[in-house]
Amino acid sequence: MDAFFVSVEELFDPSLKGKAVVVGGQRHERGVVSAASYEARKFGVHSAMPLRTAAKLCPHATFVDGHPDRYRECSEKVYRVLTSFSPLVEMASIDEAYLDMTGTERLHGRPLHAAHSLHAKMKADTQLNCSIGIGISRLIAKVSSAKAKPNGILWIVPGQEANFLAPLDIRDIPGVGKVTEQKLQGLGIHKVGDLAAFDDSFLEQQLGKWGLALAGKARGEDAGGWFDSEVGADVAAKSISHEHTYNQDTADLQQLESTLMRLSEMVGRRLRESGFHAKTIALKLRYKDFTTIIRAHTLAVPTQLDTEIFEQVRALFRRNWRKGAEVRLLGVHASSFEPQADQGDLLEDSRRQRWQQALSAADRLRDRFGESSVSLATGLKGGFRERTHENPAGLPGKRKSQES
DNA sequence: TCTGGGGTCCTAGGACCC
DNA sequence: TCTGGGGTCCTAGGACCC
Repeated sequence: MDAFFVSVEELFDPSLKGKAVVVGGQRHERGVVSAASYEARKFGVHSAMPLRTAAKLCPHATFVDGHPDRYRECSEKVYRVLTSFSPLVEMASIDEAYLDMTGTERLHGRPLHAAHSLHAKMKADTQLNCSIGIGISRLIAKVSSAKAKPNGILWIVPGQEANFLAPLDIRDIPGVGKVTEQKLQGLGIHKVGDLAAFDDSFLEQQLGKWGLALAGKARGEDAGGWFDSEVGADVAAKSISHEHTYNQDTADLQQLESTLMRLSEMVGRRLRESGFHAKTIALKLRYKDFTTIIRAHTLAVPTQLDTEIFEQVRALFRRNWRKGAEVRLLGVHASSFEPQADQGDLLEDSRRQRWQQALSAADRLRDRFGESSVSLATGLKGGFRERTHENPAGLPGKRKSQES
């Protein structure tokens, strides 16, 4: 999709159309640009740029907060349009997808013809512009769709892959970022075509596994890892995390721990929703000067309980935080998902089960009355703090009426 | 300029096991 | 006395993507 977040915001507020628009937050806020309108891009604004920088480059821009729910909703509409063209659709992100059109020729005609129909139906059904790249692999489709922007269609005729890629900047290859670009430029490689002058083993020696894949890509080959898999095969998530950057750095222990509680609750909730139990819990801590550490702990028994996540993450925090040092960001990360194992400890199992019930009830309350309607006591700034300290593994009531 | 939030994958070292 | 080889699991950090 073209300038997806901006285009969605324009649907909700048509007065934004044609203006320089920056999505991601207000001009003075801590944060970065999520998306910029083509008008704003003319002034050098691009995604991932600090909002304050964008405000300096483009003072007349309209700054808009992001609305993830709106984007998800539109993304679902997009998905429905796509599935009407092929059963093999793979959403690569909220605004990007791959379609395997193999075998749809009788229904939709030749690739270019199918692309035009899809482009028109997308506009008609969602009022949003998209760009389409057509090729024999994900790599070619992705790179050509980028070159087709905005609002265009580009077909790379089979056999022409290497010729298409050769004149492009190395940075146009997905996976080549700032660091790899620098390394390659140090070797005198600027264009994709320059890669051909080096043999595979040299690139592997310079860049490891990735160098080898890169050599293949330069020739238009799209082998290795994710690109090999079938389009539409959906893969289970491998981690769930939430993090928070403060508007103002803080060294206030109570504030820090209540943030950890809130993040633990968010992670726990998503684990329960997806049915995962996480074995590894990690804390992410970023100081004022941006130095960032990650500290992890692996549990004997995987969990999906807010209380257990919080207990681990708080222990990691207390062990690793340089006391008094101002903190910019905290994060809670869960990974190594496993099916829940039986503990073989009846008392422990029933304690767990009661927590499970209490937390599910809290999840339902939050569905009905909003995210802030229920929270564990440590997550509330101020009150109830003492009780939590006295009884950190405290049991919820046994009564069935927890929801009231 | 002062740097979000949610992810994936890779590398490297160390503990531990046979 | 001067220390193999293969494997798994865990931790930490970093590049990269949208």
